Amino acid sequence: MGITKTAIFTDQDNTLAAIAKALAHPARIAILKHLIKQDSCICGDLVLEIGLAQPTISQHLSVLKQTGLIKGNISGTSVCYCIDTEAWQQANQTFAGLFAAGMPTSNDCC
Amino acid sequence: MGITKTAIFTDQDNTLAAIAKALAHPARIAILKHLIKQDSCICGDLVLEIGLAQPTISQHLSVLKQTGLIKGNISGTSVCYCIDTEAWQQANQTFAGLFAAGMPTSNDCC
DNA sequence: ATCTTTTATCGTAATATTGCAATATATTAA
DNA sequence: TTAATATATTGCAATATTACGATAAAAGAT
Repeated sequence: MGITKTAIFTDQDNTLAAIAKALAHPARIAILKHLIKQDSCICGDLVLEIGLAQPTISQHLSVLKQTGLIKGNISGTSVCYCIDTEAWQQANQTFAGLFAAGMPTSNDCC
Repeated sequence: MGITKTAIFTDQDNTLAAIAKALAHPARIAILKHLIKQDSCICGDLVLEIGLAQPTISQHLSVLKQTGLIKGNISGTSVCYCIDTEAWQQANQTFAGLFAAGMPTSNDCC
């Protein structure tokens, strides 16, 4: 049906999946990396940096913003985006927790 | 267009996004967690454990398998799935690298 | 006020994802 | 062989995502 049955799953699993979903597009990865690299914030440079149209970049920024991974401050006619370090750290811990759990003794199947 | 312009992005960004995509559904998170928890491998227990139909679970398993995060061994009539620890560790490192890069000094935007 | 610049939103087309019933396939049991 | 069990595949419907042209909105410059 194209719709996820979120009610069936735990909040933890839903939030983890939501963060993963935000990271599940190379353009958004590229945006995040660029924001990290520049440290200071950027706006429409991303349109030039990445080869996508302005509305498309804006849409990707919107996804990242809604997930909470980035923040945007209006400064003049442009908007200055940057990593939300608090959310970033939380996301890091969430993923680290999942991966750490899957590092036990066993190697091959059965 | 619903189609991602993978050619525009780096291989690293594409693979990171691909792994994130595999993790971008709570059912797949739940499956991975269950595989981790049970350590030993499982098959159709997931259908009972998670509240989704058998074809749906099979499809999610297929996604995880194609991404390489899990392996499946046929044993009798059933298939025994488990984490692919090598791919798992690699995925861990990939994500850890991304998150570590975003942990610099600056906090708020601009 | 008008023009320019920058970003967001709307509308739309193409494709992808999610979910399941029905069915196919494969292996074991009787 | 036939029946039972377990998983995969097919087909389909509903929804989501990706991408962009056109346009709106908002702030600064002339």
